[in-house]
Amino acid sequence: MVLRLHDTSTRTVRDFVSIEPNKVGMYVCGATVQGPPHVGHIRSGVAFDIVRRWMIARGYDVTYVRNVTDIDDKILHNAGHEDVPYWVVAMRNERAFTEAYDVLGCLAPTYEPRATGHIPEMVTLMQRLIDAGFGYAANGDVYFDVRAFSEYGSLSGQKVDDMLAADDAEARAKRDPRDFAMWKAAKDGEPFWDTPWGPGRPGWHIECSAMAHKYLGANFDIHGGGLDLVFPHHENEIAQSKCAGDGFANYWLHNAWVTTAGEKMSKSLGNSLLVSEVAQRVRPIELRYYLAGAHYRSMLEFSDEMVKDAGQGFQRIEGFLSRAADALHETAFDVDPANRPTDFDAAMDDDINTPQAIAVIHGVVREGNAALASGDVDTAGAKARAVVAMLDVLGLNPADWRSDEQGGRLEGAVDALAKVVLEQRQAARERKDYASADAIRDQLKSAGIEIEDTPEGPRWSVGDPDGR
RNA sequence: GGUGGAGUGGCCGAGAGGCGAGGCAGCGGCCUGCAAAGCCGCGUACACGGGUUCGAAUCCCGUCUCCACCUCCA
Repeated sequence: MVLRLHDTSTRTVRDFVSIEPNKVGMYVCGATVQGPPHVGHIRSGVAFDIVRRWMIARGYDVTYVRNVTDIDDKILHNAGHEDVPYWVVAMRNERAFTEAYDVLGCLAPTYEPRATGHIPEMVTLMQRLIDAGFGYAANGDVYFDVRAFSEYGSLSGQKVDDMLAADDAEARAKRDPRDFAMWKAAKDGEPFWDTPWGPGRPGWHIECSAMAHKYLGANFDIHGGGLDLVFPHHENEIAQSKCAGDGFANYWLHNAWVTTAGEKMSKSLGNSLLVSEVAQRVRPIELRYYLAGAHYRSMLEFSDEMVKDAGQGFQRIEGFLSRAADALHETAFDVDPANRPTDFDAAMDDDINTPQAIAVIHGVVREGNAALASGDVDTAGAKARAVVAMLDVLGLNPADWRSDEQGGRLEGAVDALAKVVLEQRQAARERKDYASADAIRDQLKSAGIEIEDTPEGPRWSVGDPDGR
């Protein structure tokens, strides 16, 4: 089986061949930290986290670079608005992003470079481009000469002549309105770094070219990001890097966006969709499950309700694992890749088809539940191990999301309490006092503890308290 | 104006010329003191109009609708 990935530059699904055997270099455009992350941002984080995990599962040693753009127009604007230095805004939002990635179970990047930490690399790159005739300085700005690069537009399928001319009045010094700024001259009061062309700050695109080169070399395997970055950002990265002589990325992966009411989620939609807010209303693991439930290149409609509905499906998986663990007197199942069904691997190899992969999981869960129902504990255990191996690839292994130490102790205390109450209920049931037994069950339910009677006795789990 | 994507059963969402993904919700059955959970069964869906084909949700032509990028955007 070969891993196949959709490559935006060819608009086809291609066999993946790494530059070096068993090694993958991957650069993903991370956050421009001008505000806190919403669900759309985190979808990208989760999507590429899953790509990365699958690469690892396939035996690759993955170097995963995700940048932080910590200076840009909006950061400056927001900082000015608050009357604080730009880095106050940048750092605050960077932390919010880190928190969001963490809450959603994304592995930490191998390297997470910030734009402002790589000014010398950018200056070197721009100098090379100017020397090679692809860039020019004008009034302290440094522009890329789009006409000098014949392949410009190849990633996005745009032709320079067909593009809408930029109507910004600042285009005064450009040779062509479509030329883009690699470096911007400092305006009054703005932070700046000294360069051969005067004091200024990075444009948006140069940082990624410079940092990808630094951490992954001139030619690397995968470049990822949101679909909305294809043009101009990635197009411009290609122009800069290729004209500087780099091979740059071999595969371009782009995730589609999250929509609300059919429209692209964006910063103007208010706060209700911030990851920090949503995580208060839905379980993060269920949000991740929901995000994995759609293919990464499909648009995904988002609402709390939809996540909660999907959460029911995830609870079905969790319920099976929990019951299987009880039946086998184990607390959790170890992850062993050897237990992954080939169907699952095939789905993941097919351009990371997570919805199909999840369908495989549900199929195995059903078999496991059937085994459990018929008392075939060995089969149930085998199915549970398969499920855990698959969930691990998706970053959805419940064992990894266990509550912290305090939560664990709390659970122990609740367990002891629940046992006492359930003993009373059992006693009531034995004397056929069902009214009392049901009252106990109802009370626990309204406290958020759900009771199931099984052949092995009652078991409890934490559900949603009342009014759901 | 240019470029690209999408319209699938009550909902979400895969698939992509013939064997009805999966989940949620719903209905029936088994199980249960009753439930819950689980298992079994139940859905003949692919925007519209033509066409190609033995056969189309999947291919072709046309139409409609929606979304996005070309300016900051995951």
